[in-house]
Formats: sequence, structure tokens, C-alpha cells
Amino acid sequence: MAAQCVGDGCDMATLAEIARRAGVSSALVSRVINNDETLRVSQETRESVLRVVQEVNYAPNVAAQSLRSSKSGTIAFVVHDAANPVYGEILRGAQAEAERQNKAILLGDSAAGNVGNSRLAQLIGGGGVDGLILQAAGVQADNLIIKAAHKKVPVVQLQTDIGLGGSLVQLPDALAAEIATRHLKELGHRTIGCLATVEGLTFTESRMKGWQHEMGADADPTLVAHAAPIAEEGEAVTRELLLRRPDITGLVCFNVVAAIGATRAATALGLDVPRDLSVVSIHDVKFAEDLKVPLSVVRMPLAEMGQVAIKTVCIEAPDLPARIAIETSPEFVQRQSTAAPGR
Amino acid sequence: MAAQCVGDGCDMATLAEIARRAGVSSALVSRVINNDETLRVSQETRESVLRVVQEVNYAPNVAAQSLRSSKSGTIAFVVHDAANPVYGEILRGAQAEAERQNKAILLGDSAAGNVGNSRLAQLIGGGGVDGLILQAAGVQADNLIIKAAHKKVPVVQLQTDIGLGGSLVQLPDALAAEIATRHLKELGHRTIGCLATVEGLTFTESRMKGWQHEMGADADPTLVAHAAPIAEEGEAVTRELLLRRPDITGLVCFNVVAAIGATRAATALGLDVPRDLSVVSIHDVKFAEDLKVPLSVVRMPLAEMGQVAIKTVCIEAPDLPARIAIETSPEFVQRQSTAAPGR
DNA sequence: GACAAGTGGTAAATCGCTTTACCAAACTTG
DNA sequence: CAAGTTTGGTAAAGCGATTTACCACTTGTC
Repeated sequence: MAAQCVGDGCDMATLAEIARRAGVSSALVSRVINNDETLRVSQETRESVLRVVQEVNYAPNVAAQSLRSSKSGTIAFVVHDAANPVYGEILRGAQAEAERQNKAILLGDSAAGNVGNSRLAQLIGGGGVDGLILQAAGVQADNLIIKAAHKKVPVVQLQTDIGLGGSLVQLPDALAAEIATRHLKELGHRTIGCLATVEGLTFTESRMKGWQHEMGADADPTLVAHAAPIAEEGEAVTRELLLRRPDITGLVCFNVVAAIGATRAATALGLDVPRDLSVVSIHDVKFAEDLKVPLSVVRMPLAEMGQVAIKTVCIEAPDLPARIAIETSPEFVQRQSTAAPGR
Repeated sequence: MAAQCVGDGCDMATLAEIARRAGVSSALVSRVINNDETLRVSQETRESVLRVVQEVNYAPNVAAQSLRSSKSGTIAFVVHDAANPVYGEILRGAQAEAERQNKAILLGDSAAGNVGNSRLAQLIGGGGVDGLILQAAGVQADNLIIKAAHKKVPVVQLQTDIGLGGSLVQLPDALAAEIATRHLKELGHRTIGCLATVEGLTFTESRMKGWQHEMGADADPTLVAHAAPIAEEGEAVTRELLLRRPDITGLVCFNVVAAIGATRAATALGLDVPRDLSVVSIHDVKFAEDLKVPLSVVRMPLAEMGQVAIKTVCIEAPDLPARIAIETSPEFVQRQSTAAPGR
């Protein structure tokens, strides 16, 4: 049973309170609790201290610990749209690793409002986090990084580098785009469109290179369009692309959410997927099987990226590696959105 | 431009450092920064203090503030499966409100490993959070609550009460189930199955009541089955239910993820949705339109629940209201998974 | 000139934990 | 038994921000 709140000392047991009850000094209590190797203490004293600790259900004040140690046991994890299912998986990997490192995760969403002035930013600037993991999609979160840099908080950027230092963790982006493109080529497609993600982002460029590399001389720039990972935008952009280049029979999408929009656009134009248009995407999504057009995808090691990000940011070294490549190969998953060209 | 790290004082500007540079006491700096009303200070002194604050890009040490004030500016938000898209929306509402309250959100996932021993639990027990919002799905997270109770951290439970005090925020569960059931009845269905969520949870019981109320005398217990919100489980349980009661023509699902499993099961049994089986679910999901069987659903005010939870947990009152009902009515969204019975 | 009432600040005590340095008493040991 | 050594601890100085209480000095006022 939990200790009852009799008398005082319920609200918060402090070291001093325990010391008083055990008849020792608070320094001793601290050293016993933290298993100080250099401490010499008798068995009975140690036990009586631990007994009191149990009795009052002692939990150290984290603010005080943090103040002394300059460690908060907390890591800020900022994504630019937590609603995107892709981040769910990154976060899952991150959570698991954070638990191993005994860190808690402070979640930030740079799409939702003004991160720069949020409480999270205050925490970053004020030593309230041990690290910052940032998935930038533009420049909105820059000042978070600036605050972090000022405070010497380790920064790890995911997938895209906005040029403010820290480590960059990268997925096998070029390879994934190559696998997707090659899959369509092997099915017999020649005119393969590219529904890319936002221009200028590091991973967009890497994936573009993969598509270009695989397309060789056929890598016509008019086959490329850019869309943010939002279904509606994927739909609108794909529509224009298909109207501009009606000869496209295969489409490589850099994001699965945009790909869903792409299939909408194709359908709206009276095209059957995969008969008239094969669609392959990077990233998998839950319920892909249950979609009208189950998407063939190239699965990325997202959970691993989350894990690596946490692991990296927790490294207690003067400076982090500039760039870390996730080596795990993307995994192609064949479903029903790709087939030999039917036209 | 950010202040350069010349000389010392870069690593972390403290109040004392600023005081030194401005030639005043640190107490004065603190009072200027915090706009102390009772402080009488000359314009020039105030300005010179603020100038130095700008120059060194001062950010107060949050650990020290937290230690003095017993406020961390942080709220723990624990769900039992962050991967479930439903939580994404709750979290979105919570994030937005948290920003308004100037709080950051510490994310916990009670499904992922042992929350009770995590860093998050230490934070809760050690005064590192100003509140705890918990969506329990069982008892795994109990000790979080115990820790919180011990520390007098305000607790808000979402949707289900595991009986440990604090506020309970409830959705219009009974109403949502009634709306779903009534929809099927109005289409002409009489034998309406109920694919409920986990037995014993508060919201499961409320929704059951809604179904029962609408079914009246037809509320046969053999029409009910329980499944966790996982597609595979929804599929398996629905399969058994449909084999047991092949006369079912309509199915009310308490969770959309389970509902997707239910349509899988129906299809696997050779049933067409909606011709042979109408399926309606509580909760909407992104891309519901793009599913093989676009689901008719009853949308819940999830974002609002997240918002209310944060708002409630931030109330600075001796005790929180025991139970808070979200009054916003659920919204029925007709899609193609429901129709008049075809048999 | 004395007393009160502003004006413009400062000193110092917390908050709770950690850690270094130090210390008394009890044993060895030659 | 003097001189070390071990045993079993303790005192006290921070970490950085906040806040209460107080203070010196200048003005007004009778």
C-alpha cells in the first residue's frame, strides 16, 4: 500500500526529510540512492535509509536534479505534421529507443502554429531538453535550431538539412527511388512520371537523383511535378501532370499520401489504375491493402530512423557525426497499383 | 545577428551574468524581465537591462525556474497506442490548446513497453509535469497515476475511468452508438450486430447502452462481440460473429480500425458490403473515401476532447470536476458501406 | 530641522539535489 | 604507543531564478 499522508511530509518527500527520519545526513541518502561507489557505509545504515525511501515513496525532484546536473532526461522531437502517418512510425521507433536511453519525448509540431515561440522553444533555449530532433519541411522551425545552437543542445535533423549544423540522418532515398523506378521499367514502362515532394528538401533531391539515374536519357524534366504530402495537393498536381504528359504510363510518387491523391486524379481523369497508369510510391501506409487501389510501395526503415535519431542525439560527445545514413535497404511491396502498361 | 560567443558567457547567460554586464543586481534583472508591478525602476536602468538581455540572447534556465516555482510548463499525455489514427486527432487538439496554455507535451505510449518505469514516470513522480492526461486501455498505466496522485499532479482521464480519481472526459458515446444504430434501422435493418471495443472500458459500456437503447427488444446479447481496435482482431471477431449469426444484415462498429477488419471478414466470407452487410462505424479515418468500401461513420469530436483535456488539466483549482462531457454532437458521414438490406 | 513619504534599487533566503572535501573514531602495525 | 589506515560518515558549496524584506537617499511638508 502506498504510504498514507499522515502528518506532514506527504506533499513531497525530500532528501532532507528522509535524512531526518533515518537519522543521517541528506548527503548520505543521496549517495546511497545513487549507488555512489566511493561511499563506505554500513549495511544497517544503508538498509534503514532504503527502508525510509520505500516508506515515503520517495521520488527525487527532477527540477533540482536537472538544475544540478544540467540534464533534463528529455528530448524534443519536432515534426512538421504529426497527422501524417509516416511520422507515426518514425515516432514509434524513437519512443522505443528513448525508453532504452531513459529519456522522455517532448513532441512538437511545426505545422501547428508557431513553434518558435512555444513553450517547447523556451525549454530548448533554457536547458530543458537534452537534445533536439527536427524534421524540417521548410524554415519555420529555424529559430528552434538557433536557440538550440546557442544553448549547445545537440541537434539531429531528419531527412532534410536546413543548413544549421547538427547531424543529418538520411534514409536510403536514392535507392528507394531507383527501386520504384526500376520496378516500373521492368514491367515495360518507358514514360515514367515523377511526383516528387517539396523542391529543395534534401531527401527530395536524393530521390530525384534515384529516378534520374534509373531513367537515364529518358529523365525528361517535364515528367516531374512537386507536391506536398497532402492528398489534395497530390491529386491536383498529378492531374496537371497527366494532362501535360498524357503519354505517362507509370508514376513514381515520393510520398504515399500524395500517391493516394494521384490515384484519385487518375480515376477522375477516367484512367484505370493499373491498366492505364501504374502508381508506385515511397513509404507504406496502414490499410494500404484496403484501399480501392492497393498501392505497390517501397517501404522505408522509418522506425529505424527514429531509433537512430534518438541514439545519435544521446551520444555524449563533443560533436556529433555530420551525417548518418540508414543502411537498411528499402523493401519493395508489390500490390495491385502496378502492372505492365495496358496501352 | 545572434551574439557571438566571444570571451565567456556564451555557454549560458545567467541572470547574474546579465546583472554584472548591466551593473545592477540580479534581483533587479529578474524583476524587470518578469514585469514586476511593484518594482520602481528608472527608464534608463530598465532599458539598459533589456538591452543586455537582447545582446546575450538570454533565456532563463527552466530547471531553476521549475525548482523555485514547482511548475514545469509540461504536461504528460499518455495514450495506449500512438499508432492508432484516432489518437492522432486527439493529440492535434491537445497540441493546439497546449500552445495556448504555454505548455509543452510529453508523449507517452502505454502500449510501448513499461510506462511505469520510464523516464516519463520519473518526471511525473518528481514534479516534472504540471499534469497528466491518460487514455488507459487497461491497467498497465496504473502506477503512473499512483505516482501522480502522490505528487498531487492533476490527472485527467480520457474516455475511460480506471477508478483512481481525477477528471474523466467523455465523448457523447451513447449518442454516437444510437446515431449509428438508428441509421441502420432507418435503412430497414432489424438484425444489427454490434462489434464493440474492449469489454469493461467506460466508453465501451456507454456505446453499448446506446446500441441497446436503440435496439430495444431486439438487443440480443448474441449479436455482440468485442474486439480491440486492431484490424486483424476486428476481422477475426467479426468472422466468428457472422458465422454465429448469419442473419445479421447490419453491423455497428465501435472503432473504425476494427471496422476495416470487419469489412475484410465480410468480404472473405463472400459477403458484399453493403449489399449483404451494411457496416457503420464510430470514428472517422483519413482516406476513408479511398477504401475499397468507403465507410459510413459517426465522427467524434476528438480534437475537442484533446483540447478540453488540456484545458481541464491546466485549471489551477484545488480539485478538478469529476466528469466532463463533450457536448458537441457526433456527426454522421454517409459513405458507401451502408444501404438497405439486400437479402 | 524633523518627520514622513517617495525613489530606486539590493541582500539574502529559498527551491532540492549532488559532490567534493574533510573529519572523527576505531582499528592496524612496527 | 605513535603513526598510519580504514570505517563510516558529515558540512557546505554550488546549480540559477525568484521574492521578501529592507535600505540609503532624495524630496516634500509643517
